[in-house]
Amino acid sequence: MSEGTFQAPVGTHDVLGPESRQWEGVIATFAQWAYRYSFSLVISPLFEDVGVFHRGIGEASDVAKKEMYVFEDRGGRRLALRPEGTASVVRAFVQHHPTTPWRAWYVTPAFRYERPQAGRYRQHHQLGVEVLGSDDPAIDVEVIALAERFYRAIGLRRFRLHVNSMGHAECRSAYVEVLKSYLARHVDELCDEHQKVWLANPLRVLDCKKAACVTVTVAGPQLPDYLCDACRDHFIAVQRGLTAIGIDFQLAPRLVRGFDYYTRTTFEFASDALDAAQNALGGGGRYDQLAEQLGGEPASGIGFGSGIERLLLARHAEGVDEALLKRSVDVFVVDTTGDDVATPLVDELRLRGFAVSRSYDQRSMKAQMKLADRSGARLALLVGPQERDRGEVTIRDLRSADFEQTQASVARDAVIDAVTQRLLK
RNA sequence: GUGGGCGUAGCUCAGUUGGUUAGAGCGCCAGGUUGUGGUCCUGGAGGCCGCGGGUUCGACCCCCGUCGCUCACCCCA
Repeated sequence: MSEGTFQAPVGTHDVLGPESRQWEGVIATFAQWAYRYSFSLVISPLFEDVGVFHRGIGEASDVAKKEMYVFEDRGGRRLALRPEGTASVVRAFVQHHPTTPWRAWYVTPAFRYERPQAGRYRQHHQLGVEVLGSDDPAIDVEVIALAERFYRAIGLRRFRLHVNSMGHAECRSAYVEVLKSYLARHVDELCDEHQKVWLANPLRVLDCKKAACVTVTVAGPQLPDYLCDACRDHFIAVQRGLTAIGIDFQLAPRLVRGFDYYTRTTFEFASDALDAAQNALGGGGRYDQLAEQLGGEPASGIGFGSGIERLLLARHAEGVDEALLKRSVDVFVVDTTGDDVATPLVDELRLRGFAVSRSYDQRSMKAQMKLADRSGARLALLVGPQERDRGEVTIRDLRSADFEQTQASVARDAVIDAVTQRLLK
């Protein structure tokens, strides 16, 4: 780029109209579904003490180790931009002690320092929910259901739900021991990378997509077989609940998610319309230790998060009709009087609830009509010297071919009624 | 962090073996209509060919560097 101009930093992007219309649609739809499920909006800071994320998502995770935006402020505080939504929300829960079960939804940017790629950014945007203070499996079912209903509401169809249970700390560590000794016997069959690092985090091997690792882990011990009675009952209850409300799912015994805080239920929605590298629409799970890790009283929690850019990619890949989301107004006011009669007319229409656009800079009638057409307006209101002198406004239906029949003049005082009538037809 | 591809008008892209005034389509503006859009016709505006250096009589084109975009690995949203 030439000197003296700026552009958005690497891995970030501006979203302008008309594309931003889709963002409005996705976020509004999510807000509506969150409302139906009785969630309330939580807004928390974009940056936190770095410890919130270190303790929250686990020191060992890639995100905490090398992807966080960490900085020191003028007061010497060590802060980090949020790399994901959950840890901040749980920190807010611990700080304010709201009555439980606490149900919160959010929409937020998230920051990760990594090389950008298709559907992957340094600043991306997530929306999601969290429920804290109850381990009732009915809540697991609701959180998963909300995600599923929401995806359908924005037009997605080609996705699958994978569900697993990681157990609580004790049954999981028992399983990890079994897994370790199993892997120890099959080290040389793993992929190159995991031959070296399997011991540090054996669960990650389950997540490996390489054929070698898949072959080994499929044949090995499966996490759900090692659950304690309580965790198994919980997992069965979640499955029953999903079935009861008609949500299809597949058991995925090797599904382990990236952050260390997950316990018991974990789930992921995978798009069949996207390449495997970025097919995760969203996911989440239960985190029954996280509140404690952040210094609060023990409180179980569960949530899910979804990347907005990912959802839009998937929607595009599925060919969801984006034309429906094209921005358009109800009325376009054309004023050729030179006296600016448009300003009060437009104001009056807007006060009555219509979406209204107009032109500026004294353009010709022809130019103004072109703008009216492109605005997508249903009606054009024309005021020229003639209408002004007679105290009238000409109403024209821009969507009808034969304007001779539909174009008519009405008294200025009767404009609102006439517009209302035409738009209701 | 590692590797591949690509940077020419607001957008999508052409640009001959290196040759003098850099093109198209779309979009934008104006006119064809003395007050009427969507089609059509005509005209116009808009480019330090990402940036810096080098080779050459001459560089959008070749070489080096740099920045940016993009794709893949890793990991994830």
